[in-house]
Amino acid sequence: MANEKKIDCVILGLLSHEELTGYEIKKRMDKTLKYFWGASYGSIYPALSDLVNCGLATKREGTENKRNKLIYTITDAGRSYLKEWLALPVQKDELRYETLLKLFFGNEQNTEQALSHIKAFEEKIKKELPYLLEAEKALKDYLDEDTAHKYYLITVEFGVKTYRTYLEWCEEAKKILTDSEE
Amino acid sequence: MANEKKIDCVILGLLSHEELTGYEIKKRMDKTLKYFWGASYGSIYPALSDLVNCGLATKREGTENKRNKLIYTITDAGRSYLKEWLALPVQKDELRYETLLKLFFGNEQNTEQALSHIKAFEEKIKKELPYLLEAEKALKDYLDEDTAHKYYLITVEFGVKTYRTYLEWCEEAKKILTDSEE
DNA sequence: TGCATTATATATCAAACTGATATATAATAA
DNA sequence: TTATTATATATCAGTTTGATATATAATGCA
Repeated sequence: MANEKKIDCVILGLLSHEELTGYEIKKRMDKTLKYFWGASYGSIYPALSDLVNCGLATKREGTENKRNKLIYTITDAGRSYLKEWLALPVQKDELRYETLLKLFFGNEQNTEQALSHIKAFEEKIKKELPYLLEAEKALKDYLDEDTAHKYYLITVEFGVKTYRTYLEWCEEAKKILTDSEE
Repeated sequence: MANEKKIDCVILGLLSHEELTGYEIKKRMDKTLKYFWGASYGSIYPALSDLVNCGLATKREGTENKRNKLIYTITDAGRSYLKEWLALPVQKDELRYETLLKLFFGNEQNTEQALSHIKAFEEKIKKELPYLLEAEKALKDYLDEDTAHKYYLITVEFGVKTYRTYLEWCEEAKKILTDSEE
């Protein structure tokens, strides 16, 4: 396991808190991590097999019912591996916004089209922001319940602050386009 | 060319302004688009071949010197394809920040480590912000020279605004961690 | 009670992309 | 003269996405 695959580290990070199935890992990620780190089943399930093969996690079958439920648990080696990765410097922070890409080539389309891309972006942000604010409130209310909460709060604050800035930018961007229209 | 590959659209967007070699496309992207859309040679060169095969671009050899320089030009079909893509709604805007990922799992490391990830992020942003401010000034000064400039300005403004917010967030994040230290 | 839908759950795969590497020449700096 | 940097194309293993297939359990509703 010298390959330093990000998906392995994410999964180990989630397993460090509680044992989970692949399906639950995907759900946890879609709920909280998706704002800064996404993952698909196509990466999660093979990674879980790799983790077990390398001794960083163990697999056992769930017994509650007959369903094919496979529960994964982190091992001591897995915890060590996670800690080592956390200590390494960050390799890459990447933004991949198709909205900005289409706006960059705005001169090849008409102003209305560019404006509609900005508006769609604005609506998406306005729709997601309440969830971040809700999470922010919950974490602030129960900050002392768990030492992990302040770390979650830091990432949520990132989302709240950037999303508010995005909305300000939308206003400015629309203004730049409509002012030059006259 | 029904596959709707992003790299094809980016290249056509750049070629819509001027004819370029693969190397020049990579340089243009690293200079201006990298803040919201990256690309590697491993995607650029195969995409250029595909574009020629599909009649969306033409290829000719540069004659200035003996070097193996291949210059690509957009065709009318290429312009149509680009315009069609620009008219389609945005599929995905994605953030992938390893810094936030490591901070999210901050409870598994010590506070000093988490703080050092924030500081490294802060330094990287502080180093890049001047380039954005420079671009912002240049575009504002020559906004009327080219109708494309206002679109470039919009994307630069996004960078300037978000980067300033990032720096505010760094202060807040450090405060959350140090306040809980006492 | 029956039927449809949604949630749970695992698994695979083609297509896309990255990061690294290989190769070679031209221009510039020491 | 030599070393380094810039120009330029090309390929490939490894990683990830997005879609799809499959199957059962739970829930809603008529």
